[in-house]
Amino acid sequence: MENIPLKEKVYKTLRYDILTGKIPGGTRITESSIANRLNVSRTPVREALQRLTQEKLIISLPRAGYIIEDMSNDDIQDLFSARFDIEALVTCKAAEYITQDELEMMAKNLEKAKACIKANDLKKMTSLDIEFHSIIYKASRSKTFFRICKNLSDLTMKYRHGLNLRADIWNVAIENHMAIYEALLAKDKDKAARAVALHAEQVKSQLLDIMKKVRSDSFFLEEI
Amino acid sequence: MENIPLKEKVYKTLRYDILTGKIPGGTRITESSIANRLNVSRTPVREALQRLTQEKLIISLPRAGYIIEDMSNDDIQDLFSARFDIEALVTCKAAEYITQDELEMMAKNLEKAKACIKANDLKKMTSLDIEFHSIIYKASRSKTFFRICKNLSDLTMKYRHGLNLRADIWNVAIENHMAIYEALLAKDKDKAARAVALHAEQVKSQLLDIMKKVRSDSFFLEEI
DNA sequence: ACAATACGTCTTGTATACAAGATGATTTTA
DNA sequence: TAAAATCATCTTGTATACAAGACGTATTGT
Repeated sequence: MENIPLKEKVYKTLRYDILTGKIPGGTRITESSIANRLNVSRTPVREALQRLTQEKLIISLPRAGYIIEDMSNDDIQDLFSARFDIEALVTCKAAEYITQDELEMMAKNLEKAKACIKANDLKKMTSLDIEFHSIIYKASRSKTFFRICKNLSDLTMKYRHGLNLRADIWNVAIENHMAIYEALLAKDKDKAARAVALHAEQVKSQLLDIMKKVRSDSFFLEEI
Repeated sequence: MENIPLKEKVYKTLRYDILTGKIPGGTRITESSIANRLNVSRTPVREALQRLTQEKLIISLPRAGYIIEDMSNDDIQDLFSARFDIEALVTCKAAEYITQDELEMMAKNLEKAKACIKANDLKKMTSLDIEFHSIIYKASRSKTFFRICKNLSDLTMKYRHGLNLRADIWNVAIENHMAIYEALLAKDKDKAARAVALHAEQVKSQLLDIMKKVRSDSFFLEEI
């Protein structure tokens, strides 16, 4: 517990807070504010912030602090498109190399997810979703793709907050995951690519929905 | 000139030295050694090293220094495969959005490259190569893909040293680039994908050649 | 009243001192 | 002699002090 470097703890704390939206996009933060909040010196905070800057989770304003990255709708769509384009590729590769063990892990993951939805335990769904996709990344047997997919998966996570606690969204996602699983079980690359593309379409349209909603919300606010 | 932060200078210096092989893979470095060499304190060096660590150019050994990343042959092949898989995708996108201006830039780039080969001025070829591919990345109109491709391009650069001053290699590359250019000019996605795949094949086989060569070289050294 | 300048404050940038883990050689002990 | 423990040293990890740039505000001069 105490053997983990502080910079690592700060990094993980901050990263979690940003990814979950606990610190909302657009918020301005300073090294000292974080250092005080976490009771450490500025040094480990600086290193964590620099890392987050490189991961595109925050933006550094030279000599003027940092702000939490808040992408434009266009950039968010670009991010999701790129993620799923690459995932389609990776899933095809996975179809080639995936083992029985990994397929079983996917099956178990899907069972757990279904159970969670039935029990309305939606908080666990995000990590199950991440796990599902990670199995595929790993099955592609490419370190490079694994690294890229992980990064894109993290970034997209940050822009799906409105979605993460809605049962209807997860029902669709699980259906998509089932289709991907079945394609991989059949080692059918084309089917896998189509299943991922379908998943992408659904996620993107859900995204457009919440974007419209957020926009009308803020429009409403401006009128007050 | 003096307005650039030291950490930036250190980062760029180190990155250049690593990418060009001036500091060979496997070399062990410490914060102090770099700080002394560049006459700065450890602080900006730390930040540069951390950035390079995240870019996978160096590896951090906790409380024991750093070593310059030196990938295994398998990992290098994985890196190149992933790069070209993604470039094929990006080039298809570029075929959709590329402008006349950008096509002209590519044409000029190819002319310059041919002239350099004729004049045996091979040192300029690397930057022309980077420029050629960058035009395509930009023409894909995706910030995400641009970022990913730039990173992969940097990493691959590090493992092509043996290739960068050989005229025969560049002749093949230019031919490949011509084919890609023509596909983009014709806005033909399939042709573009095939051209990139061909480029990938050629680069990978050249790579295998120097890998074998390096291996027999080191075998030779062991026998001394 | 308005513009320019000076100043105060907030922020990061950089240097440095000290803490603490890791490693390897040396010494001690069986 | 061999194994274990100790210690010296090298390295990063962390805190802190001070430098310097940026920005806004007040003040001063016209």
